[in-house]
Amino acid sequence: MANMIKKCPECNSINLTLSEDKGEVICRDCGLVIEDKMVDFGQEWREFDHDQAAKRRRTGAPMTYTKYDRGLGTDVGQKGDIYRLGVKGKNKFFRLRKWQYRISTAIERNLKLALAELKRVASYLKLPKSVEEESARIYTMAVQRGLVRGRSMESVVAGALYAACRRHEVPRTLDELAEASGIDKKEIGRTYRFVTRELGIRILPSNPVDYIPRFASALKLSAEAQSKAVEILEMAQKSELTSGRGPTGIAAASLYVAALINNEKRTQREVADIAGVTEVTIRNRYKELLKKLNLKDHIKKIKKDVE
DNA sequence: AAGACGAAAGTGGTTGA
DNA sequence: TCAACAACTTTCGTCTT
Repeated sequence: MANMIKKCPECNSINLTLSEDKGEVICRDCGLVIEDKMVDFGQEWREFDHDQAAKRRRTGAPMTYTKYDRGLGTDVGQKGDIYRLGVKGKNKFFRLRKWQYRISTAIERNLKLALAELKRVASYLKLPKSVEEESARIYTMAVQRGLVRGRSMESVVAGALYAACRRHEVPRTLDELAEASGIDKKEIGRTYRFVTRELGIRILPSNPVDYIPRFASALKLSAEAQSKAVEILEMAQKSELTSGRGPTGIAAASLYVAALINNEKRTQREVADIAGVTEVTIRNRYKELLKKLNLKDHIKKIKKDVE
């Protein structure tokens, strides 16, 4: 009862739907999957000076059975997150000091640090709560299975975040993760594969469509161009142009074409930078799109109309 | 001068013997 | 375990606007 979710943390929509088989709550507006019964690891950090919370913590495991939302504002903006970071940094020493008396196992110490790092990176990437929690869960499992041994804590955190993003269909590229966490891209990829394999986490290949909205807004494209891009992308998928190709490249090419058609031209370089691929890749995808989808005539017609 | 295009060589990851 | 392979990148020269 207490952990009913009323609003989508991503877009604040109340248009949520429950998928019975998976036990998931899904936002119908933005497609975000908000898992129910998700443990909020963040919460204990926020309550460190409450006597009750402290008592709970002493029971051992970092899992809290605190309620999901408990006035935890879904409206807390990004600024708020940054502000909290500062406070957290300062208070970290206090807490660690205090807890030295109480916490004995290495696992728990590791978790405290790792979850703080995780929270930092997640807020830097503006990830929705549900993803942050999922990655916290993944990381916790990884620690408990001793998968962190021989790897840096930060890289496992980054790997867990990457996996959580993929599962929740809000993919970030490895480059973005690398930038946010300061870990080498290859290293993240390695630990990501390792952790997901060891934990048996099933990851669907990421869908290029999931990248469109983010890239489009980064490019300041209109909503029309964005939906045009999705349209193009779906056509491409039907023509089996997308299998085996990097999803970001396809998303980028679709956006590029859509921008052309909508007379909102962006250079290949602009799109390439945003999508984290090279112009060459965009060109290759773009060429395939034109050939297979007979968009060429379409574009020519548009050009004539402009003249 | 800037963007678009394409060829050629190099890189890292996957696959199959 | 290693070699072949596909996708992607880097680099560079040429063409177009």
